[in-house]
Amino acid sequence: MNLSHLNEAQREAVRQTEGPVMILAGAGSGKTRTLVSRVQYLLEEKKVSPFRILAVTFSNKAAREMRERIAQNSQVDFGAIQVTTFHSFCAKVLRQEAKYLGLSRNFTIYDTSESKSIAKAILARRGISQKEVSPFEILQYIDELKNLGFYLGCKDQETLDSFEMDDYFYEFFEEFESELHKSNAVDFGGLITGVLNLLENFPEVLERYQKRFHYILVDEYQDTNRAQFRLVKLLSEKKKNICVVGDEDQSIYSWRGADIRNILDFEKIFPDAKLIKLEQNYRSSKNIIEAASCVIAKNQHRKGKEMWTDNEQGEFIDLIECNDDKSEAEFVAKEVYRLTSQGVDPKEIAVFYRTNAQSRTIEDALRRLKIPYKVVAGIKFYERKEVKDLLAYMRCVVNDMDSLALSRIINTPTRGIGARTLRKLEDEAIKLDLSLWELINKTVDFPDDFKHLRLSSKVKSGLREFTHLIHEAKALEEQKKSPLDIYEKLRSESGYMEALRVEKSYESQGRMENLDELSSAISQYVSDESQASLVGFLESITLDTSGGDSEEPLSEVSLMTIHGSKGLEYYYVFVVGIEDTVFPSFQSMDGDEASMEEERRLFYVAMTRAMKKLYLCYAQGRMLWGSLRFNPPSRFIDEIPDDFYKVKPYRVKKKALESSKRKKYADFDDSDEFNQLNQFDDDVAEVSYVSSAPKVTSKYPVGSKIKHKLYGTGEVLEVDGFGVDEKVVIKFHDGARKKFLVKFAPIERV
DNA sequence: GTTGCGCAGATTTTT
DNA sequence: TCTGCGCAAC
Repeated sequence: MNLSHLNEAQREAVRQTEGPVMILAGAGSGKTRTLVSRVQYLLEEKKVSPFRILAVTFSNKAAREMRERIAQNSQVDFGAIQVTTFHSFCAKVLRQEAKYLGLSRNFTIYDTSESKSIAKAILARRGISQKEVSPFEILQYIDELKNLGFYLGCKDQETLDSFEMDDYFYEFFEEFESELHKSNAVDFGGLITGVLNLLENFPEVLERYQKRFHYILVDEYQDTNRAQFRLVKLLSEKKKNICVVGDEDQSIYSWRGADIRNILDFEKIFPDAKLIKLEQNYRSSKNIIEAASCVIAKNQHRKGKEMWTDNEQGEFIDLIECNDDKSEAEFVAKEVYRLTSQGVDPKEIAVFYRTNAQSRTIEDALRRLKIPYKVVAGIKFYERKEVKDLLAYMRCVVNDMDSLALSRIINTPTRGIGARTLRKLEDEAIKLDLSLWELINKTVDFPDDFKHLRLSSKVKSGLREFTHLIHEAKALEEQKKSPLDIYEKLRSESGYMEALRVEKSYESQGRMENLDELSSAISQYVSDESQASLVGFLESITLDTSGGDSEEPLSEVSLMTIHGSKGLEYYYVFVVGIEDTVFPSFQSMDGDEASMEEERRLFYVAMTRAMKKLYLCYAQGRMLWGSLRFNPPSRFIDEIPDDFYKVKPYRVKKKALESSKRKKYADFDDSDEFNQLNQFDDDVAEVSYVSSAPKVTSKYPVGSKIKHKLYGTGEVLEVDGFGVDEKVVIKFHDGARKKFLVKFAPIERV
């Protein structure tokens, strides 16, 4: 196989297929390219069956990218190769082996908000107010234990030593687990610890998986927690062909359980491990790489890599000093405007901030100049009430032990089953040791046995209708009917749609549209998946928050948190809010060196996203928590040697500013390049940009002909918003008009 | 069962 | 300053 497109270290990383290997891949060092080549090499040169390879990453995004790139470059049928996330992989194993743990294979996966509901229910049952103990604290504790790899019955001594079992919270852990188990449900952390449980306590299961996977690859290794580490270690124990790839300098998720020890101790745990460092950067200019290297060198806890690059020196980093957050945003917008008018494509530009709250001022400024942008953030579509409600219906159909889902929708839309009634039913279920679903069925089938509950006739008929619907849907599911059909049945026959229709409010209109989107999402799933099932759909949406991945890069400026920027790159990068207490955040300024180091890594990640030009902005004063605060420029700025950056004060020239004051700023007013920008009359700028901006924004301009997977062909009548919010109103051939979120709608131009 | 008020809290969020 | 949530009143 030809490896000439790789450098020496990368080639070694590809060829070193046997035994434990740790690849330390610096930012922009061609990591994915190397990994993909490595997989190809295994397939083509080593003639390894795709079935024998397991590649786990952390995010769906990364898994998707790797899968695509392997598919692109591979002649071998790679179909059987497992390239997935830790969580999907574990879900798959857990469904397969569910019986060992007393689960059924259609278990539900609870997301954070559902776990929170469980925690609340536990507190309520114990009569503890949420002020005494916050549900959040409980979840955090539970998460911590699971991140360490603990589960009920765990015998691993190292794990047991790593926390106190007599902790006040431990009882909550046990109760939480039993609650999940009763619901035939597993939370995120439980997916991992569940598999760990299987591997550690059922030798035949361990053997089966050890035999299957001869080559194991772990990407984003710096982000793995202890549980994942142990899992991978166990799986690879037989063949010992484990290859981990990571960068300790980009470890920014320790607060989610990522354990830096996994990297620092790798060689201790695998004494014969090969260590390969990818230190050549192909992404950024010398200036950026050298500046970033100086910053990260301040960290004590690292393996130590020396990044270098053959790229040109490049431009200075600009350090922009602004009066306040408003003018900071204004600077960003104007500079973006300047760049784009020089021909830079907006999609090559990104703005990063430490906290999501900072996006608003930036957005306002960009909107004012009519610059198209998108806020890259966790999509909240599946968190909307109506969507969650319908998902809960589907979950009941799939897993009737999911009492949380059941209680969510038993009275949605209202069927006269209020909180009191529900409480009564729940208590009775506990008394008879039945699931809520079983109990409800009994009350319907044998009303005489439940006279003591004094259920009203309204309640009884409500329950009857409800159980009837769920039973029918279950029957469809058993007949392997399409998830889409089941969804449509649930949504109409539950009365949910009708309830929204009679509401006739602006809001209910939007909700109905969202339910249309949900059906689009399902039809998308059905057409993508060869073995579509309701369980599969539900799993895919709880484990993949990224929403539709159909977005081709549009001509938009990207706005995101620095955490969100990991793994991405842009020609032009603006990092805003570089002030002490904002970045580094005040929580990490309490003297705890470890968290300060993590903030520094975060800063390092931000810097190394930039290819050509990096702007660091800070404001002298900033609206924070309701009042104007004055914070000093970030300490991280001091860590960049002077020769890499230029300080450029940005001052807004106010018309009212009298000439004496102007004189004061004469040095930059007349000399620096922002002066020219400030000469822009805002009005002129807006007008001239309006005409050109919308064109690049929409993939579906007004009047274009489209085809929708569900509704057939139609014509775009209106376009509203852009980016993730972009909506189109479409008139279909049958005359129907519908509004869609472009991001989700399965439409294409014809 | 819904609405509305008052108060506390306010990083980051791959799954 | 803003938001989200719990609780109280309709």
